[in-house]
Amino acid sequence: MKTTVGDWTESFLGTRNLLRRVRDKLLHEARVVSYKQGQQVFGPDNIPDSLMFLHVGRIRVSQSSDAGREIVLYRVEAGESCVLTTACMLSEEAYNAEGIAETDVTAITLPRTSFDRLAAEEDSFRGFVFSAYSRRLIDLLRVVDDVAFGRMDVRLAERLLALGEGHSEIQATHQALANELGTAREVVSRILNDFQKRGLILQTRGRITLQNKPQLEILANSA
Amino acid sequence: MKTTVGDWTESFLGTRNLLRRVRDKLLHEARVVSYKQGQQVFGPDNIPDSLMFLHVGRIRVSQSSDAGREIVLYRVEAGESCVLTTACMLSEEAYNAEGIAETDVTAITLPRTSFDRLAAEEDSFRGFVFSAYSRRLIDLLRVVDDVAFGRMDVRLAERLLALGEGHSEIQATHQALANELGTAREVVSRILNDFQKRGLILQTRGRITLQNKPQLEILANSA
DNA sequence: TTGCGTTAAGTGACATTGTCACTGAAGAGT
DNA sequence: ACTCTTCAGTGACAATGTCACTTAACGCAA
Repeated sequence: MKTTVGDWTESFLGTRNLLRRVRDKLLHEARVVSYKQGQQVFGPDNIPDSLMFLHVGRIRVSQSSDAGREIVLYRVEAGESCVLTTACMLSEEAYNAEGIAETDVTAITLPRTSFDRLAAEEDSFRGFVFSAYSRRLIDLLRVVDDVAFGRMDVRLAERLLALGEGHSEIQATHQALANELGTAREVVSRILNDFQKRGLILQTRGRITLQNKPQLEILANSA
Repeated sequence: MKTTVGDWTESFLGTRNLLRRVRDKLLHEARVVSYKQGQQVFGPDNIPDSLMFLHVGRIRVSQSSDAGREIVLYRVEAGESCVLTTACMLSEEAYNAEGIAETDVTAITLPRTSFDRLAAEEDSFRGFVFSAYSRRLIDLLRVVDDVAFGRMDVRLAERLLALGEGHSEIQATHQALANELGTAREVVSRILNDFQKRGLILQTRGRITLQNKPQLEILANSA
């Protein structure tokens, strides 16, 4: 079933209590775009010229070093907007972050002129954009805090718990976890082996089982 | 000589090409605030309820860990706005960054309702705010990149060059430099002693002389 | 099923950075 | 000259990052 701008506008109106007349404006000027899981949505060599609002799926925004290391900055969930592209567009500065579709993704793009006009005319739309910016700023503060001051074992425990929420099986390679945290695979291996020795987890190739969540939580909160 | 809202509006109009009618709006609703050098402008326990635009001076925005370490996120210069407070206000989330007046500071505050209205009515004002957000987002990307992937000696060399721009004498304690970079004093001492052995700098208590800028630049660019 | 190629994970040595508990040194004020 | 306070130095150790490998697990095809 094909997603339409109307579908999104509907859900957007629902979650954001936008005035009904916003709908018509959006319907005329927005366009639907799709990405397959794993595709790059934006990146240094792929700077979009319109604003993006995520309708379905999840986008992982990460930054990578020239040495090949990588760190996840945040994730854009359905209903949110991707302000980094907006930021880049508006300030016309370079950045070296990229967005990868973590699932199949459907998004709505709004040309810059439409964005400007909507931001001018609709309070709730403008509020949505401002608060999207704010949330990301605060996300980044958290990342800085973690990276600058946090211990790696604590951060890893946090991620494991987050990834294993609801269940206890995590499908992720050590390399993938290292890319989440901005560290090296060897470091993750070291810490996970330690966790295993302590009975906190079980490991098989590409899969981790959380064995003792309470203890992991204690560790994760011992920031 | 006392600064007035008019003074600021004048310079703001100048730098931002705002429409002239913005002036009147600002004149009625903005208020001037001042801080002495070293005073906290905002912080976790001191969340402002209005938006701030810096007229004179410089604000250092930093984040600190509970272990007492500290890292500078960016600096707000005259003519810029302090979006972090805005972000916090709009999203009503907690953060643990603080702003310190690095010089005597004069700023203009705008109540939230005025901010909303101006953002709605004046394109250039809105554009100013959006691009302020964008700049900070990108600043933070840079910080994340540095902290996650950068070498400490390289980062320190960068700072020294930045602080010694135009001259070659820097007045800063090792502790202060550590707080810039989010590391420990001992680490800075170690690296500076190494720099000195290599003839890149000279040190006396509380003061560093850049002896060999070209070499420092090579180091700083060997990211 | 056996072998092969690919990807994931383990290992040990070493470099860098962070932490701790100190000691020593330089300047400010009396 | 004698304190006080602040700044910087030191050595041992822990945590993290890097490198150059080796070993193991799985997917697939002969």
